[in-house]
Amino acid sequence: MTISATANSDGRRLRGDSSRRAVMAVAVDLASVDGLDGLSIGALATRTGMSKGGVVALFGSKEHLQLATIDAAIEVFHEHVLVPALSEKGGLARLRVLTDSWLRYSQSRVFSGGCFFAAVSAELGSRPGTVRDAIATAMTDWQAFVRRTVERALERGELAADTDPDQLSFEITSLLDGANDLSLLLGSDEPYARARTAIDRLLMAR
Amino acid sequence: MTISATANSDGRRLRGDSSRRAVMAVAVDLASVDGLDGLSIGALATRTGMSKGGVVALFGSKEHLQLATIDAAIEVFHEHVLVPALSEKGGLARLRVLTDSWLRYSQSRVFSGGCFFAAVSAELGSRPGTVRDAIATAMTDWQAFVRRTVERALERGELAADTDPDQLSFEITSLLDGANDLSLLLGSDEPYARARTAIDRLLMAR
DNA sequence: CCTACCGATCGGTAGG
DNA sequence: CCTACCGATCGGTAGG
Repeated sequence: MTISATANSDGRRLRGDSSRRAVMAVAVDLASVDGLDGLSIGALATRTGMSKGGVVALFGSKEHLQLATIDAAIEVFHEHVLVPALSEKGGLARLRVLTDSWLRYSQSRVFSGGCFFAAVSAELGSRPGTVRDAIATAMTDWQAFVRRTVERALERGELAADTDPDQLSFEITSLLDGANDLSLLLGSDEPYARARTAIDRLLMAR
Repeated sequence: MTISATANSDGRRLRGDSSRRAVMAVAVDLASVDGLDGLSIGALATRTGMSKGGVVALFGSKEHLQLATIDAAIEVFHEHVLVPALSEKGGLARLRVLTDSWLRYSQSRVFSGGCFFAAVSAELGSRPGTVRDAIATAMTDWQAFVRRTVERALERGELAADTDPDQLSFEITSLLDGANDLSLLLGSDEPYARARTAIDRLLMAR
């Protein structure tokens, strides 16, 4: 992506890419609050100082805009949650960094509406379409990453041998999402402490 | 409500109330899929065979329609989840009926979009306004009901004496919501079995 | 409860 | 990337 962007010598593709990035930064934040359906081309244009036609020219259609927004959110999520975990080489230690990073990512409101994927998966979870499929894939990938991280700790003997990776990863992601949702609704940080307590117990008393 | 509805002898209020109920039944189901913002007056009119003006006449404004829809969803929730639990007089037994009823309520798709409150609280959780406040109140009430049910089992010595009711009720509702959300996204019933397993362990191994 | 209508905003196109 | 425009739909009002 960076290569093709810099390959063009007249600077047009380069400018297009930087516009895209600027618009995407606003789009992911708007969508975390108003949803991917609530993300309107006109509102996005106003917020970025562009014309509506300009936004359409960049993305082609609302559906393409929605898919691009999901991709941009995945990048942010990777940076804030997966990268810190992957830099920890231990087994159980990596799992702890992973859940800590997720809670920090949600609690610090990297996106105004809390976790982007919690917001849009609840919005589109029960509707058909390409956009919903893209979200489902992202969520499946995330769930699989947590499970593999659990398995890694398990292989190193740092979790009880009878641990079911699918079961434990379901419980962990439920507690993370529960903290995110409740915190947004109550405007309180307390749910994050509850999630930490619960996850600590899950990873310790086994 | 029933009294004032039957008090009018010319039948107009009576008819108005029955129209309201018919519209509400469609509204709660639509909103569970498309959200309370996605619930449009025009679409609701088409789906109920009424004119748009007729729907407006019944509810006054979109905000009033949204608030009425929340009230109607609360009634359905009470009937499917709270009533079965309250008919069980035991402590821990009531808590088990409560979580079982919730999982059945979500899994059987009483609402097409799964749990109504999971859908709309994620939609409006990070936005200000009267409608969001009504949802927050409903969710606080539900959380408090779970906590009181936990306390009841605790008073009867059916849970470990060092149990923190706030902590345990947070973990239970997170697992319930996690099952609802993941089931909708994956189109699978497996998350419900995972939630049952996790809650069984929480209520047993103490 | 209806029809008829209002201004605003939606996603998208044409042409440059 | 822009302006100018399209038909459709939005929430809501008027008048009955």
